[in-house]
Parts: sequence; structure tokens; C-alpha cells
Amino acid sequence: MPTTADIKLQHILTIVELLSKGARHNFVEVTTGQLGKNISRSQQAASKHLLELENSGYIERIRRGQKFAVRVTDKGHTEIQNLFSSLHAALESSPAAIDFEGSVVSGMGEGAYYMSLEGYRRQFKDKLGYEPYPGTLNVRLVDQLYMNARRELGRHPSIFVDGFSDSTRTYGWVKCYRAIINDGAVDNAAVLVLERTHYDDSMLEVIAPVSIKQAAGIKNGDRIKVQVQLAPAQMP
Amino acid sequence: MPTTADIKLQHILTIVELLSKGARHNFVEVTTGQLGKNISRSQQAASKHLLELENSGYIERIRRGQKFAVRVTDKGHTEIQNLFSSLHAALESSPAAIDFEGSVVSGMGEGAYYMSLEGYRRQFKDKLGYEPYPGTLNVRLVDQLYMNARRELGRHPSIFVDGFSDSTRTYGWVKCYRAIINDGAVDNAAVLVLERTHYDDSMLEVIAPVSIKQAAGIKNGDRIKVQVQLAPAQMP
DNA sequence: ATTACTAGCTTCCGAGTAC
DNA sequence: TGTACTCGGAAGCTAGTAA
Repeated sequence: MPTTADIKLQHILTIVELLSKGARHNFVEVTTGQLGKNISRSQQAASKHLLELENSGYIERIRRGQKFAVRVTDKGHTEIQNLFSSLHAALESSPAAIDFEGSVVSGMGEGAYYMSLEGYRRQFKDKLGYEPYPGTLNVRLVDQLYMNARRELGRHPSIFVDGFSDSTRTYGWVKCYRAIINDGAVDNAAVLVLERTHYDDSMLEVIAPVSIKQAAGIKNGDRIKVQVQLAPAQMP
Repeated sequence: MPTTADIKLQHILTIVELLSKGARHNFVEVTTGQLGKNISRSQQAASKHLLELENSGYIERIRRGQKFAVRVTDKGHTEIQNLFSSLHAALESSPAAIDFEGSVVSGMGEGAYYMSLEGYRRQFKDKLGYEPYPGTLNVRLVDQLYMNARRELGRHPSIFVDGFSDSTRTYGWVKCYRAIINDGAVDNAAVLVLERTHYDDSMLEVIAPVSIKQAAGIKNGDRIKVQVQLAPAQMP
């Protein structure tokens, strides 16, 4: 629960604008007209904001002839810092993991075949650190909710396996995402997003260095949880 | 000018609350009642917020029976990041300097006497890196604006010179702030804030390794600019 | 020119309630 | 239980204008 105290949301833009004019430590001259323009409000609204902020002790004003010189007080600065911290926490607290749930289905064998090609296997070894156990585990997602997440999975940064071609045809790229099966039964699996897939968004294809079915003690039709680990979020 | 785009201020709390519940990558179940409580609004308001955010593409919802599962979209996340960046810039952009303007007055000689005591001089040498030119320069501030700033100068982090005592009496501490005179005519001066001062808020006492009057080419009565350099702002 | 008051409009919120 | 509709009141904004 964000602890944004008792400052009015509407006043944030005003204080931010003042701060960016350097009003943290020095009194700066601002006209209500200019301020209004900068916060996309009328001159009158800006005037009201300043009055309210002054009455609440968030800013300090000194008459300079007809204009005012304004400075943000410690109280005002603290409020903005609190909001900043709330945003920081909210943006950081992303667990950077996407949870899926589905049921194990017998693969079509097709995916398993492609993934066994030397052109892919060599890259898996290089980039994932292991040669996958033969075959891919197919997971049929059980809820629209997971399908939506699946659809956008490929947009996240991935371990990228390049496509290649042999004498007869070309093979598309594969994006790999490290994943954990059933809360840790297998902790170094990888979910694959294929350039040319034969499945829709309701299917997840998973590989691992070992047999997932065996390691997790599951069989076709069983429920399975797949947690995709994303790269740590980047902060600007 | 902050570039906070077209998201409504009122919706920020809602998105932040959703994000802190982990709704960045996964759909999370939230009831409008609970959400309303957490953002200090009614259930109805929360419901309206979600509807508007959904229509604007900032969040995505999926019906789960009677409840909803909600996720923040990239668009929504970007908006919050933009606001975050604005705040960051506003809080950072503090030039961390306080400007003063005043006129040079002949000191009372008193300050100069105290500052020449060995108990102070040794610490100046240690902590400022130089032995001050004998005497302090006194600056009478010319505007209420500067006096207000002067009053709170002592609250900022300083180079602290301890008090001491000799056989006859005790001497108070001195807070030093590095300062620049007349845009660089002297760039290693220091403004002093004394525990026991005999001046009011309209006076600034300045020392430097050289004669400020001589280095800046000024005499009593002349206008002078003193820019106090604060330590870089700390970010939580 | 600048601040800020008033009047009126729009937006936002909360209560009651349908589903 | 849940969501979300309508409606009345509160809050915020703008235009006009006084000082």
C-alpha cells in the first residue's frame, strides 16, 4: 500500500515544475501564467495551486513587486520524494517472473524433431549451458489468462538461438526463456518461443537437460506449473 | 517542462497499486472493493478507474467468474516510468547550490578575531585544506529572499569545525560551506555558520585562502555574489 | 503586467442499488 | 459474494475581471 500522504495529486505537477526550475534551494521567480502553461492548466489554476501549496507549507513565497519568488520547502520536497519512492518500489517490485499453468499433453513429435537438429543443439549447449533431453514437453495452458501472457512472451528479452539452413530448407530462430517447473522440481528448464510454430498461444514448449516428466513425476494430462524467469528489470 | 503525457493523475495511484501487487507480468486477481480501500477511494471509484484504464489501454482485464484478473500493459508501465523519470529529474536537477547577493561591509573585527584562534585555524587547515586569509569578509544580504535562505543554511550538511575551550572560556562550533565568489573570482571560499553569532540572518561571513576583496577587486559597499555549494543530493 | 476573486462548467467521487 | 450503473454533491478548472 503506497503511503502517499496528504498532498493532493493535482499539486504534484506544480511542485515538479518548480523543482525543475531550481526552486529547491533558491527562490525563483515564476509567474502564475507561465507556471500554468507549463503544467497545462490555466493561470488561475496555477495561482490556486500556489496558494494551497503555500497554506499547506509545501512552498514558501516572497513578494517581489508584483511577482512572487517561490521556493519548495523541506516538507514539499519530502512529499515528492515519498511519491518517488512509491513509484520506485512499484516499478522495482516486479517479480520479473511470469507464471503459467497448464496440463501436460503428448507432443506432436514435430517440435522434438526440430529441436534435435544439430544446428539447434549446438546453440542450446552454448547458450543454455546444456544439451536438452530429447523431445520437448508440451503444456496446454488452462486459462485465457495464461494465453494472453503467452502471446506477449516473445517481447521480453530472451536467450536468442539463431536460425540456420541446410541443403534443403531454412529453420527459424528460437527465443529461450529460463523457467522453473512445479516450484523447483526442475529449475533449469527453458520455454521456447519459435519463429515458425505450429501451435497457437495456448501451448507452451519446454525443454530441460533431463526428462521433465520423470524429474517432476508427472505424466500426460497432469497439471503443471511453469514459471518463466525474466531478466532483471532495467531502470533508466 | 515535464513530459507527463496524457494519463490522468487520478489513475496513478491505481496503477501503482496494481504494480505493487505484481500485475506487471502476471494477471493478478483484484476486487474493486479491495483496490478502492488501498487507494483510499470507494469501490465505485476503483471500478471506474479500472474501466477507464482498460479503455485507454493502460491495463488489460480478464473475467474470472465474478472477479477480474488484471495486468498492467506496456503502455501503462511506460506511463508510470515516464512519471518516475520526471520526478527523478526534478529531484536530481537541484543544482545543489544556494545563491546569495549582498554588499560588502566592514567587519566588526570580532569574527576575524575568533577565526584567528589556533583552535579554529588548525581545523580549517585540516578540513578545508587551507589556512584562511586573516579576517572574515562580511556580506550584508540585500533581499528578504536571501535572508530566508540564510536562515536555513545551517540545516544542510556541512564541513563541521568543532568548538573548543581554553583556560578562560569555551568557543562554539562552526559549520563551513564551500562557496564561489562573483562567479569564480574566488572559487574556494567558505561561508561560515557560527553556533554563537553576533549577527542576524541578514549577514554572511566568508573566509578564503586569499584576500577576497583583493582577488575579486571589490571594496566595502560593493555588490557581491556568493554561491554556496551543497553536497550532492542523496537519493534513497 | 501580475495576482487572485467570482461564477459557471466539467470532472470526480460516493451512496444506493441492479445484476 | 462480485461489478458497475445512476444520481447528487464535492472538487477542480476556465473565463471574465477586479485590484
